[in-house]
Amino acid sequence: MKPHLTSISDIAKALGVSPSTVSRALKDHPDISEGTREKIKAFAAKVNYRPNALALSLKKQVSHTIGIVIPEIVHHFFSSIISGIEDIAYSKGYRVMICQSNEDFGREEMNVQALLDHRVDGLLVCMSKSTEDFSHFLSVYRSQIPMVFFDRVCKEIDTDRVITDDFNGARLITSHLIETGCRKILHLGTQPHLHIGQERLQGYMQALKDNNIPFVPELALKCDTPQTVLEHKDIILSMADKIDGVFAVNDSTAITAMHILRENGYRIPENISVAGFGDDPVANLVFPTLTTLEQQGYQMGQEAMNLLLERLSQPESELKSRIKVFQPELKKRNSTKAIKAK
Amino acid sequence: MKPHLTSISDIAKALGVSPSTVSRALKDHPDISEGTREKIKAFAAKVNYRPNALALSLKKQVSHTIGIVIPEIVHHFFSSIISGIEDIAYSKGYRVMICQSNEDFGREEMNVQALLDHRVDGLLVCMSKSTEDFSHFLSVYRSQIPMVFFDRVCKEIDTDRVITDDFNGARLITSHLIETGCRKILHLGTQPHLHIGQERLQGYMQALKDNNIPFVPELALKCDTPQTVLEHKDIILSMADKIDGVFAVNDSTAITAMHILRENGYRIPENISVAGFGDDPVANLVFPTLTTLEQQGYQMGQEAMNLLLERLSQPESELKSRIKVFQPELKKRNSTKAIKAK
DNA sequence: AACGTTGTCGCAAACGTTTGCGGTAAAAAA
DNA sequence: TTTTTTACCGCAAACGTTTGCGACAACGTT
Repeated sequence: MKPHLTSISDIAKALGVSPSTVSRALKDHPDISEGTREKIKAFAAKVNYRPNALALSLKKQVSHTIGIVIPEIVHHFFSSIISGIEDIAYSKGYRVMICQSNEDFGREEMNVQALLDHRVDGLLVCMSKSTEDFSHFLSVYRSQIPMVFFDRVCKEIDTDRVITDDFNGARLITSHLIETGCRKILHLGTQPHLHIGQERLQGYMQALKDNNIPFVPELALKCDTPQTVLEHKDIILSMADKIDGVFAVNDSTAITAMHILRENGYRIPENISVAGFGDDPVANLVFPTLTTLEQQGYQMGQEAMNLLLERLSQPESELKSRIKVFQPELKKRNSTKAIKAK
Repeated sequence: MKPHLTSISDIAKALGVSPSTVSRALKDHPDISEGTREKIKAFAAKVNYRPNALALSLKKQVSHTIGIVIPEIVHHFFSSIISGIEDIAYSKGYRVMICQSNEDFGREEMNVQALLDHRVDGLLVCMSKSTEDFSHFLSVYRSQIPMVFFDRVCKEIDTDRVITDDFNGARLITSHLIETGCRKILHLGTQPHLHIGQERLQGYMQALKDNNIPFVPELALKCDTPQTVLEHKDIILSMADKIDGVFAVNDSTAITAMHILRENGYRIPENISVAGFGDDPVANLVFPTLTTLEQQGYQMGQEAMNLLLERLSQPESELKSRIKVFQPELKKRNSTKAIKAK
C-alpha cells in the first residue's frame, strides 16, 4: 500500500468538477458560485485535504523554507540560536531545514548543496571551524539566494551578519581577571583562521595592553575543546605554577581546564582564576560556578531570521549588507575572585 | 533578480536537444550516443547543474526525506539521538527535517502536519510531555506512512518503537541507592500519563519492594524539570531531614535538587545521596559528580532510523511492529556513597 | 529490392498546483 | 427579439522531472 494522500484532482473527480474549480473554490475565488464552493470545501474538510507543499513550491517557485547550516546542535548556544530562528520563522509561515556540519568542511559543502537542491528561499549559516575555502558560499551568493551569517561569519563575502562583539567581550573578561589580581593569564583559543578566535585573542591582548601587562606568546594556546584540553594536559599543568588565571574561548574548555587544575591540587579561584565565554547553562552547575560572558543566542537567532526576512520580502532591492553586533555581558561567578576593595 | 537555477530544459535549449535527451544523458541511459552524452555532461558540469529536488520528489512520489518530531534539541539526550538518526540517514541518501515541539501539544500537531505536507517518506517521533490526544499520530498511521516512535512512545498506536528499559534502569539505580545505605528515597518523577515516567516510578517501587522497604506515596513528587524543582523547593527542603536519598527522573532535575540541598547545608552524599537518569555530560562536570544511568541516545537514533529504513524498503510487507529495548547502564559517581564492604 | 534491426532521439503524459484565457449559459439591456 | 453583460466553469500551459512509446534514419539480412 503506497500512501496516496488525496489531491485536488481526487476531489475534482469525486465531485464531477474540474481541478481548477476546486483550486479556486478552496481559496474563495469569486468566480465560483457559493453552492459549489461550499460543496467543495465540505468535501475537502471531510477527506482532510492538504495541499502538496512540493507541488506548490515547484509551481510558485518559492518554498517558504529556509535552510540552517550550523556546526553542532548539542551546544546550548547553537540550539538557542535555532530556537530564536524558528520562533520568528514559524510566526511568518516559514519552515526551517536544519543541517549540522559537525565542524566538517565536506559535510558543510554537502549541506548547502542539499539545501539548494531543495530550493530553500534563503540560508542562515554559521561556518564550521574547518572551512577555509568559501567557494560553496560564494556560489550561493552569486546565485542571488539571500544568506545571512551568524556568529562565525565569512568576512570574504559581503552579506548580512549577526555577531557578538568578541573583541569587547574578551577584553571585558580579561580586564575582570586583571582587576581581581591576575597578571599571568593563560589564553585557550581557536585556530587562527577563525575570525571569532582572532577577535577574542585581540581582545585579550588589548586588555593586557590596557593594564601594561606584557603579552607572552607562550601563554596563548590553540586549544578550544575539552578534547584538545586533555591533549594539552601536560603542557597546561607544566605552566600551572607560573599562571594565576585562565581565559578560555568557550565554557566547555574553561570547565575542562578547571577540572584538570583542581585534580592536580590547584584551588580555583584562590590559586588560579578561570573564565569562559558563552554562559552555557553548565557554567552555573559546575563547581566552582564559572565566570563567563553571556551571549544572547536566542536574540541573535531572531535577529538573523529577521534580516533574512527583509531580504526575502524585497528581492529586488539592493540593500547594503548590514552587520548586527551583540554585546556580551559579564557573568561574575565563583571561578574568579572578588574585586579587591582598593 | 529572482534566483533561477539552471534546469534540464535550459540545458536542452542551449544545446538544441530535447529535455528527455538531457535527462537520459545525465543518467547514462544507453539510448543516448556517446557524443551527445559527453556534450551534455560537459555542459551540465560547466553550469553546475543540479536537479531540482522538489520536482524529483513530486515526480517520483518519494522525497527521500524523513521527518523528526522531537521535544527540544537543547537536551543532550535528544541531540545525540538526532546525530544517530542523521548519520544513518545520510549514509542511505536520506535527508531529515527536524521539528521541535517544545513540549507543546499544539506545536507537535503543527509539526506532523507540516511534515506530511512536505511529503516526508517517514516519521520519527518522540512525543511531547503534554500530548494526551493521539489523533494526529493516528491519522499518520492510517495514511500508511511509516512511523517509528523513540523514547517517549505512544502505546495506543501499533508501530515500531525504540525505548530504553526505564523500569529496569530505575530499579537498578534505586537498588544501588539502597545498597549504599539509603532507606528513605525521594523520587522526583513526571506526570502520570507519560509512559516513561510510569515505568521509572514502577522500577523505583520494585526496588523498594525487593528490599522490603515500604513505599511512601509522599516521597514521590511530580517534579521533572529544574523549574519545577525550584517551585517545590520548600516542600523538598521540608522533607530533607527525613530522607537519605533522591532519585530523579532525569539529570537536570537531579542536579538542581542537589544544588538546593547543598545550599541548605546538606552534604552530598554523606547526608543525602542523589541519582539521576540519562548521563548528560554535565553529570561529569557538577560537584559532586552525579551517579546516573547512561542512555545510549546515539545508538537509539541509529536503531530508530534503521527500523524506518526497513519499512521504507518493504512498503508492501505487513511486518509485525517491533520494539527495540536498550538497557541503561549504571554510572557510579560521587553523588552516591561507596557500597559498604559487608 | 524488400525486409527486419539497431541506434538515436523527441513527443507527450504524468506528478499536484495555479492561472490566463476562452466558452457557455442565463440574465440584463437594447 | 437581438445583443450585451454577467456568472460560472473548464482547457491548457507551466513549474522541472522521468519514461513509455513512437519516429526515423542508417544499417544488416535475405
